[in-house]
Amino acid sequence: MIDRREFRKSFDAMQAQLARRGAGVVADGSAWGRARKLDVRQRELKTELEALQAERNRVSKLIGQKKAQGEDAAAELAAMQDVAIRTKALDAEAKAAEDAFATILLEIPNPPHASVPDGNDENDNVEIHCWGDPRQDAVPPHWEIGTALGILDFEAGAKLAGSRFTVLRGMGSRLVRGLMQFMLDLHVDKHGCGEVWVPAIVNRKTMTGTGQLPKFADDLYKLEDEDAYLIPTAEVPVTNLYQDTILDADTLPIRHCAYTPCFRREAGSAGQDVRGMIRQHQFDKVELVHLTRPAQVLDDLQILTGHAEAVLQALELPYRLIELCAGDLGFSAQKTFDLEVWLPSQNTYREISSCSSFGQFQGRRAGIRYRDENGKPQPVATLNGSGVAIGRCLVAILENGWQADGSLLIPAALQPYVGGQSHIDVAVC
RNA sequence: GGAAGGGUGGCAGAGUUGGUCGAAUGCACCGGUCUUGAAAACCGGCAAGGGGCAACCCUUCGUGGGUUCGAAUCCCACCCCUUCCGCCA
Repeated sequence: MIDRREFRKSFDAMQAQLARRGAGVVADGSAWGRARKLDVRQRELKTELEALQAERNRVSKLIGQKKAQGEDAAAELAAMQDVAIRTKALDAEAKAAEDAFATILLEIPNPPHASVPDGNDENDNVEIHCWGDPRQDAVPPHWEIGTALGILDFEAGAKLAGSRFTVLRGMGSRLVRGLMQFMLDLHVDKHGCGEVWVPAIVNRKTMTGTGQLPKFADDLYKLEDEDAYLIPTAEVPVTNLYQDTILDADTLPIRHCAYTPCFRREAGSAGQDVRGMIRQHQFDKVELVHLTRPAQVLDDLQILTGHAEAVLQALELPYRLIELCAGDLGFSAQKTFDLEVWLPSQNTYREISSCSSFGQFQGRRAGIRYRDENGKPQPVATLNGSGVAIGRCLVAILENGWQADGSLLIPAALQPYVGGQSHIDVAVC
């Protein structure tokens, strides 16, 4: 969430930054467009209420003193009865105004960082660099490769749960298990991340802390009998590990990695990537989460992105790194680099990791703070990125490791994690 | 799910005949004295959020209601934690 004080003091500057996401973001009817009026209203009522409360407190104290000394306080008592009634009414009004403002604040996206390139959508994203040699020969789509090898079973997934669910068999399952282990080991042993294992169900407050709620409820699976949700990414529980806490500055930066399953309703993506396992309702991911000092956040974004890149390099998967333009940025993000892995069947790069800085946006929402040099609590800066999405990584391994005879080469770095096997042969049956 | 106990500042922990309690005390932390330096000891400071140039004011003792001129303290509901019982991977 944006900073209230900055909102008032630097309204125009903030609006200019927000507008880079698209004109609609600061339009009259938008959250931003309505926020200013609500803020003024809320402060007016609060000022009025506080004056009344001050009067009430003053006289109440006096009544207490008089009574303690055995004096008569009937006059004060009578006068205060009316004040009490007015205070109660005003309090309700002020609270409603504050709630309205607070709610609207939660729906205003993070202003892009000044360094983010201009642009309207994904077509305006900027390529930073490429890595590896993308194979150019004809390769079948991963669902054909996987089905032929007998390791992907889309029919079983559909039977059990519906579309966008997949069953993995044999080496398919083992590859996923191996990938998870491989990625975690890399981040823990080589990158110094602290591994955590967290709940895949979280409450509303936690979902709000990182920005999924209130605005994106439609993307989430909600439990029917409880005010709880299935996580769409480990970012949610891992970042919120520190919600409502004040961290000692010398504990920063904090770097975590975590494996979790992820659940997304994929509302609004009907027709996209319906075949295969690019876009699933349930998928697995190893996530990287950093908490750091705000001044350091861009340096940490480089580090975090580097950790994600290391995964693809170790697996010898060609990819490119792009920076999202202002118009393509996610709601909570201030600056984002995407890693896109090469998928030869589509002759294109597809997102496999998204690494973002959130500035203090999430820290402010979730109440994650640290004490600065002056001992004053400040919201921490947060970052996260996939390191990396396991399902899509499996897709990339299938397509990039496919051999013309139908067999599959397993990346050398992964082989120790799948029982030393170097390839998967065509199913003979 | 049932029973009992409990949720207070960064942490620990007082405070339940309602009233100078935003809250004793200890630890941690910051500044100072002392010391060659450090430790110890001693002195001082130290909750968060909001409003105001400031003096100062308001809010917050799990959450939300209620009673009252006034609630950390009384009443109601809910949430969470601990222990015991039940159930269970």
